[in-house]
Amino acid sequence: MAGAGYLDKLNDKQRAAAVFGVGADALPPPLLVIAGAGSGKTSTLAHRVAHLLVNGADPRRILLMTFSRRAATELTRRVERITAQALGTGTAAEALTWAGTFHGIGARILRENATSIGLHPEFSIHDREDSADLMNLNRHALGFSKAESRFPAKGTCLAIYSRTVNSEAPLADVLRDHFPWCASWAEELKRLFAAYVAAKQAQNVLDYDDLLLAWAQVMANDAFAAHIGDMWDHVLIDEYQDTNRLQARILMALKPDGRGLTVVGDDAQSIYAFRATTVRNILDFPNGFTPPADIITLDRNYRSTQPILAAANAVIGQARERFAKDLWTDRKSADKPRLVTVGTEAEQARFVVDCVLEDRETGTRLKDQAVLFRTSSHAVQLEAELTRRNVPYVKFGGLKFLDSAHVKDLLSFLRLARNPRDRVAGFRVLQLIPGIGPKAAADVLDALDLSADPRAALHDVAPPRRAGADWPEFVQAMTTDAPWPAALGQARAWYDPHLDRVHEDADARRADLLQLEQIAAGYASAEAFLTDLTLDPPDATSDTSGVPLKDEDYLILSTIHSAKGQEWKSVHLLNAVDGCIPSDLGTGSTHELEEERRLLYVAMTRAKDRLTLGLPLRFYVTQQTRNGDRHVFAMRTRFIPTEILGQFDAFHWSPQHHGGQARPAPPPIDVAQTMRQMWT
DNA sequence: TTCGCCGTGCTTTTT
DNA sequence: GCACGGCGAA
Repeated sequence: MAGAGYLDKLNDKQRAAAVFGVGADALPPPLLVIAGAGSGKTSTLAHRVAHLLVNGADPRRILLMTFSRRAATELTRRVERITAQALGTGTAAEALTWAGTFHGIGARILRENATSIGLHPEFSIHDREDSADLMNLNRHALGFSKAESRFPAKGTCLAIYSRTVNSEAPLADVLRDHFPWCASWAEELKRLFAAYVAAKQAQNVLDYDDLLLAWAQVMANDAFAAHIGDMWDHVLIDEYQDTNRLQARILMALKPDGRGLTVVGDDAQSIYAFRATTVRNILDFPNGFTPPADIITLDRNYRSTQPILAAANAVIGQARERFAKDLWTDRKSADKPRLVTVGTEAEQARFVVDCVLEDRETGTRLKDQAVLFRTSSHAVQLEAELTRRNVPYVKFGGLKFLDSAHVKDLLSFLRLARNPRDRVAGFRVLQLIPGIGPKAAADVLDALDLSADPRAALHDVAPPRRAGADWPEFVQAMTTDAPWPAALGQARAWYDPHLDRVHEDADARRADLLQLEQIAAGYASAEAFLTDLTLDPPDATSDTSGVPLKDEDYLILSTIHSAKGQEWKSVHLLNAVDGCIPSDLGTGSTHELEEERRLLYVAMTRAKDRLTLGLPLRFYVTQQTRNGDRHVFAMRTRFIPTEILGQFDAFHWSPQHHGGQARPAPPPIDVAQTMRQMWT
């Protein structure tokens, strides 16, 4: 490996993974890299790509698929750095044009080949909420919303549909295994899904699942598969443990003999089964080929101290099935992870903020600290405490920018202008106009549907009776073609008066829309903007409107799911109690329970130097009268049984004793007697 | 037909 | 604490 000094920083196994099969005349045989938490996975993958480039691979013929676009960007950046160092030029990685998520790459393939596979090239992409809304329109149309016994809600219908599609399982099996309370509706659901699919097709709309489903379906055609597969020499997939059946099928159709194929992942970190991902993909990968794919296991952890890793290993060591490795490290430390009981969630919030500020005093920036939780709502008390004490933070996961009504309104306007058959967008936008309700909106959309050129037909549609002067204004805004990104400004101008009418806090929302306009300016077309925003929405919210400036220091709050692939010096985990982790919704089957265990493992292995688990003893019951005092007592999470308690430093914290150090109790006083004495 | 008010029921994780 | 459906008034 002369002249390959850039590989010197890797350990033996990492280097073996980076160079495997590279440089021979033929493409490398298939490779599976099992990369434990903190084992330098991204670095290894980046080095492999760089090594391919250094050895003459064409960057435009490399396909990189990652779990999120954030991961794709990070990977590309690192490849860039390594090749720049190796070749003395900085250009090789810029041509890595095929880096993204499965969904993003799928959208691109489908759009580029739209006409030859029977899709409209300007199809819109529906996000989850849009899809649920379309599901709901059909649910109403079929009369299911009025059934005597309750029909599943729109979100549940979509979840059932999505799971059925992504797992490639029969509907009956999905209902039995994951939605038993809906099993009696199998026939109705089937009809609903048929109507939903027909509606999507009539409206030139694809949902998230379609991006994979349509891709997988066209790949079943050998000629088409060969045509697409031939676009790339090397295909590298990250986080392979979190892919589903459809994705595996696409991959196998891309590279049937496995040549040029590398997949990387860690079965111990598989946490997306609710999205129909299956750990079987990674486990069965080697035997999908003859001869079987090679496996390289990275088991040295560079991230965490030994006591943190020992505790995490003890947690995952209790798992039913274990396939891989025990991670090891030589990062010594005397500090065990802390397991801190506190009275209530409110006290936990005070304790965590105390710790965070203490860590900052001793030189750990807020940005190097994170607070993780199972469910977005677990953080509400902490958010209140942070706001009260003026600690800036950014929250990942949970509600998103894109989900807010005003953003959806504006984007729907843009979508409708581009694709007037999109009924979800149409319903939303039309009903913003005073005097237009569901009936008038449906009439307008029906009229447009009949026309060959629906947008032009807007001029001819009979104005809804009560819409008044707002109607011509709407038609004018909808049919004027402004160049991008001026079109967004125009849409905003139309929306502005409606914003004031509909929302109390119009000013805060207006700021959001201006921010959206900033983002839009970076895109070449409305189509690129809308696609990107749907597939890769900005995923953070914070206490201040908009994301804080880059150089500001702020604390990270994140769901465990969104924390995947990240690391911080100090990590605090909220609510390490049964009912939160595992979520009481996730204890139904062994499968689900095991995934909750891996979730705790993922959370713990994010920490480099310090790990603190919070354990509130009392939870106030919601849904009770104001000032009610009903509460439940919580138990330590079952994933930390007494046998492994020794891996933690367990103590109690209460607001009276700072940092857990007890102070002497104050002297007893009989206040009642004192008060009585006031009147004697 | 629209719109606003009120009662009920449910409430993870995300591309 | 919030969304959705039902119901009654304009």
